[in-house]
Amino acid sequence: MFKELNPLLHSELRLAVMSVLLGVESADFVFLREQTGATAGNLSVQIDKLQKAGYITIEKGFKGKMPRTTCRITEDGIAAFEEYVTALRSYIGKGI
Amino acid sequence: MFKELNPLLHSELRLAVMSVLLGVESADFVFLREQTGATAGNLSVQIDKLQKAGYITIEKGFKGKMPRTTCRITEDGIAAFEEYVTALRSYIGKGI
DNA sequence: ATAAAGTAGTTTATAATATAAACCAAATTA
DNA sequence: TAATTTGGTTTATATTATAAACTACTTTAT
Repeated sequence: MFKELNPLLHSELRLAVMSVLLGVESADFVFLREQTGATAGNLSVQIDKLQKAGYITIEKGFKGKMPRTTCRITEDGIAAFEEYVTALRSYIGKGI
Repeated sequence: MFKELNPLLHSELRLAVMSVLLGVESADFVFLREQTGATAGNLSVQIDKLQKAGYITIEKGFKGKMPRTTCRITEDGIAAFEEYVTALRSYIGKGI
């Protein structure tokens, strides 16, 4: 009847992060924070979870002297997102 | 950018309950439990929250001698569900 | 040179949530 | 009449989400 909703993606902020990353080649921490409106602390925690799940990669480097954290969605992440969307359809019909 | 997801509906079980109720005139506790696959305890808690939010009504009576709990979605509930679906679109965009 | 303020995050504490386990009351069955 | 089933509720626990506090550094102002 209802497909299970991947709990890792069924989170407002993590879903927003994935949504942003789907549309770009990569996005840094500050950009994600701006796009999602999240606090830095919350974002830090959530991208860590996404990385541990293998849904995104996190690369740490520097832009000049300042630290820079760059995130990218992975193939697994794209697949998981698509599956999540499919599962959602079992709850909300094709109306969406 | 991203619309807020009503936290009352952004819950797998509550969303499933609302989804079932959208398609029927009314549904009793046992039917909801069967359709959603939830445990009775969890369902009891979640329909209570939906009722307190005004999204469903809960009517208690008897079917013969056995207790029977009947749920119905309200106008507010329908509106909230539709708004939730609209908000979801800001995350999953064209994909769904 | 040094203090103050800003940037880019992480860690941690707390509140909220979801969930199952334990329970209750009555009905049914053996 | 004892055990089981039905239809739930209450409560305890684990998980989650979130903000607040903190770290480490850079930039700017004095």
